[in-house]
Amino acid sequence: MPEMPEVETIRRSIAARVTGRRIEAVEVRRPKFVEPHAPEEFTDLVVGRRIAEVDRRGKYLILRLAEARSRPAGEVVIHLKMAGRLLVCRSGEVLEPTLQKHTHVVFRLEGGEELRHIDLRHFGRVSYVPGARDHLGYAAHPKLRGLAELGPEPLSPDFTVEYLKAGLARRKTRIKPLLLDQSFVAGLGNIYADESLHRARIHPERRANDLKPREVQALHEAIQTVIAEAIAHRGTTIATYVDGEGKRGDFAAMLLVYGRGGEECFSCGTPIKRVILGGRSTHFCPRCQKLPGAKKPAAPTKKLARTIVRGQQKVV
DNA sequence: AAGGGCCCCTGAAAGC
DNA sequence: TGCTTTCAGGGGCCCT
Repeated sequence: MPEMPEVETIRRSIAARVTGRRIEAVEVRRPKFVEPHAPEEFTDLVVGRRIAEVDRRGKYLILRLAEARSRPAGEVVIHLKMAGRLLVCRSGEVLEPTLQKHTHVVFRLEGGEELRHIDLRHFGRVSYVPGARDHLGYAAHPKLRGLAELGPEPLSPDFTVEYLKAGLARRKTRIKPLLLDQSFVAGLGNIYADESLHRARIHPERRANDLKPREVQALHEAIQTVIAEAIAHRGTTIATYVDGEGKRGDFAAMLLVYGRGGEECFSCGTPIKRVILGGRSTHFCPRCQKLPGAKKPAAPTKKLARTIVRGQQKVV
């Protein structure tokens, strides 16, 4: 479910509530989630320790555990995958039955609150890694290889136009699946990949090494803009996403193509196309995002008579 | 080395 | 109405 803007929103929403708190108890209700550790093992590693910081890399959320006497630093790394939530609750608070049923790991904190990992689809993971920011540690953990190999954060200084240009030049795969590759850029998921390509006016099936310098520039800007705006709007809630306090995100109202198959493009009125690429649903405007060499799609049947205001874009 | 297919799960929505 | 099918925002693994 959550992509980088949603995970960042969750991070911000829980940081003030859990930073500096001691973990008094841990309840692992489904052992699978903390593998390869056994539940008792995981609990022993974490209980009694203080959360020094809540961090994020890509779609991974990281609870940094403070170093203490006889206990080296360590990290609890959480991946929410498609349907996961992290909720701060009052101790003992009873949620709706579906959420109760799929609550898998509970961290009981000093002060009477709990951090709960909830996942309706059981795809997520809660991992323990010794050390801090230790890429070798991540690489050695069977569930965290992806974290060890993560590409640059889209809003970090590392993610330059030059990086993108050089990376694209080396790949001949289609651009959309490449944007979902977390070792290439960290944090983009299906929604923001489609939205970025639309804003950059690039067809999702274009070959990466085929993009013109101007297009690479536009894509770089689009990725940064979309991600920054999505964070500003506290993420995209389509069905179930909520932050650490149960609040929905507002960015769904700003989506230009994602989930709009068959509806009119806000720029030109052409119906948005929905296709499957690399096994993922992909949305684009066949007129605004042309494939070179392809026939021009038919002009929209009717001119847009009204002014459409959508997010920050205003199109006549 | 890189790309495609399949799989992990459950619930909601669409289809019949 | 109710049963069945399809689909979902992620990503790891295996195969070619």
